[in-house]
Amino acid sequence: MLVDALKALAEEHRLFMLASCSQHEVYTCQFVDVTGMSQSTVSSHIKALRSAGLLAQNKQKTWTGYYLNPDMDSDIAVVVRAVLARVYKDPLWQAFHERLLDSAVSGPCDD
Amino acid sequence: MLVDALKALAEEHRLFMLASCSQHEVYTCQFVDVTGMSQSTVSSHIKALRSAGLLAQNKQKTWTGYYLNPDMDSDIAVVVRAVLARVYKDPLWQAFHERLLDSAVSGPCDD
DNA sequence: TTATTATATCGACAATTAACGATTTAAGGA
DNA sequence: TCCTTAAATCGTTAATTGTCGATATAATAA
Repeated sequence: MLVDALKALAEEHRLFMLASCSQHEVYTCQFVDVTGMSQSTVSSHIKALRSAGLLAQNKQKTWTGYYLNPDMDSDIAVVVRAVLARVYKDPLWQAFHERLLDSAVSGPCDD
Repeated sequence: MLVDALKALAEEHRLFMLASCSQHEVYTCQFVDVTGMSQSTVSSHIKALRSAGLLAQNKQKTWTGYYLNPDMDSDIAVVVRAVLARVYKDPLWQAFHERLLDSAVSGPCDD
């Protein structure tokens, strides 16, 4: 549903998280590191993005990677792409994403 | 701000209202007629759409017409167009819009 | 088996939001 | 002037949402 996707998009942390997941797979613990939010809060944001059909998951051993859902409804995908194009230009997101890349240098979390 | 626009879009009544305003100017009282919501509720939805920069207003005598803000931030306009393209396909919105057109046959409200 | 680690879920709380009726403002018309 | 009408604002309430800490689940490692 379009409205559900929009509700999921309408929150700054989720927007940033989705934009990062649209560039490469990201693990929950990376978001915890980078955002400073609690693990449960990060998990619930991910759940919101996933129930809206925006994120897909890749379960590996004990960790889970998230990436942009490739099977997204096509009308909604057009909206999401337009939203992400705007997020990519945001210096705040760029800084966020930089930190995320740093947090991933040694692989998923600190394995 | 993108997030503010998304928050404004993330509600069904507002989506429908915005889609109608994107096709022709609409008056507050028409939305009251068609949605069955109270006048104050309609007014506050309009305010949300206007503060997010999505609607512009055209004050005439005692009534006020609303239409899609032509001066919208261009990145946000891309998002809004993608959202509206999806809304136009929704039979629920189509029915809503039909009723709105009926409510307008004799001009603004019942003048 | 026991410990560790990543993630998910639960329960609580504060903040936000959608909705309403009542009131106020502003413009016309009698 | 006084009445009507359209719209905006105010005050309240119920529902939703973002956040947290604590606990549960699930998988690996010792």
